[in-house]
Amino acid sequence: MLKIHNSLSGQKEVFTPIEPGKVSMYVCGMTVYDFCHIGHARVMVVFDMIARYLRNSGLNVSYVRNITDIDDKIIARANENDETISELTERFIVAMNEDSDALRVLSPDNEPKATQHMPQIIEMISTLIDKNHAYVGSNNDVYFDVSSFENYGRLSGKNTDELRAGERVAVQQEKDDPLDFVLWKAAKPDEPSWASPWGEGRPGWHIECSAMSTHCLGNHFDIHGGGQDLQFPHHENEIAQSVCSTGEAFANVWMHNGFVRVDEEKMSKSLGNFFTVREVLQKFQPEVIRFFILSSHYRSPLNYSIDNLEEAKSALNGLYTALRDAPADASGEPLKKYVDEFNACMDDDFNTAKAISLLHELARDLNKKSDKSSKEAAELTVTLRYFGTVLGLLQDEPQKFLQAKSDASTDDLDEVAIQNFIDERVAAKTNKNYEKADQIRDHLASQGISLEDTPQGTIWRRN
RNA sequence: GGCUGAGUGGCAGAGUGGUUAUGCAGCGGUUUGCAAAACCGUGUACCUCGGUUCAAUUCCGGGCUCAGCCUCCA
Repeated sequence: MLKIHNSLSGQKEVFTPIEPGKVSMYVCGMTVYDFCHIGHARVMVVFDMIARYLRNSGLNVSYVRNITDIDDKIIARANENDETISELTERFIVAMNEDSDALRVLSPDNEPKATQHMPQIIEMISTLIDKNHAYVGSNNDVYFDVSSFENYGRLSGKNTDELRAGERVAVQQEKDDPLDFVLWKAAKPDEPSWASPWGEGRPGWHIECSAMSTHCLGNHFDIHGGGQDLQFPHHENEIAQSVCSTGEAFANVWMHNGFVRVDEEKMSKSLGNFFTVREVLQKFQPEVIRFFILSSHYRSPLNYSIDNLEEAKSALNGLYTALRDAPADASGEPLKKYVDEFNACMDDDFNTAKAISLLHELARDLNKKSDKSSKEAAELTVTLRYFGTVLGLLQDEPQKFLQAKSDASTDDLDEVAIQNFIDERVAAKTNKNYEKADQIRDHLASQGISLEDTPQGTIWRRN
């Protein structure tokens, strides 16, 4: 029985799909004006893991992750670069897809773009005006009337009086109430714009997600997710817009993943303490990043550091080493005992940290089997690989993973050169010339190559 | 100031009202020409002060500390 922590209630709840056997999930994706950083990677990996597990549980999943391709930052950056917004956004969509592919994130079923949903956005705003939930300001911006929605603040646990009291920014004169937020921004000269009943302009940030989620998944759907920082105001505003325009319930379950931190501080653009995915890929294999992300619970803070990534790498190496020494052609059904335990972990609000501890237990059990061709060894192997598939891990050929070179690795030895050294060393060993054998091993070690002498011969890996 | 969430062994990170997380590192051993890998053994962790209880790291209350949201942010 799957339980999910719902931000609306602050508790784990038994998950019951609106339509039995189906799950509709919308996740707030990227604003494409720069490279993805590790914080973005976390959203992509976490919700990818969730979609994979839901599918694995036999549910028919509709997973939508939007792309914000029009907003203030995009306009500003395009101006800086002296390019059009579509040139800019297309470039970074390509980059985003490269990063997500590297991280073994499967494509969502639908990746709607704001600029391609103007009719739906305009229609929703019109409905909100018709229903007296929105008004046109003196500057021709359209604003949502927060006081018209009774449940405003329910998701974020805020009440409107306190929000007004805590108001920290200069109040815009055009708004009736400081809490009101913009649905449609009138175009300034030389800004990209779309025609609307309120003149040329562009959508506010929140409305696009309301319009696209209901357009893609229907007014009422199962799960809405995103980073914790979107809970307020973005998701609060989405609820207000959607519920007021459709008159129906919006998302049943709200999921928010925790932040990635650097030195106990949130990783963010404005603090400048972010590391891009491609930057980290210079030093670590993509799967190490994915493993690192999944090795803590999705709602916990995740501390980014080289040490922690190194540790993730060591742990992952152990798993791959077990698979390397296991029969490559192992087949059969995963062991029920482990599958039940694994599912129990995942059913408990997607506890991947605990699930991964099972992978280690499996690896140990597998390593203990002296006869790797036994039925038991095959079953353990199949089970370990199966869990890897569900989590999007352990998909590489083990030897390939263990010998893979990261872009920035310093050694310039190719496989042939390494094999030559190994052959030379084997010959020295045969002649009991251990001094020379050790010399060769030390030389390789200084290049980051480790050797293992096994009954089947000498094998190597990169550190 | 308001509202969230968190404080676990050297580090990372789960979890639990009384019994082993797991990983990394360390130490001892088996194995090895020596290593490596693997396996075995090894750690009296649960911020603090009260309360509830036969029993609390786990529940309740106060305190301290940290992070986040309240402004664009995954």
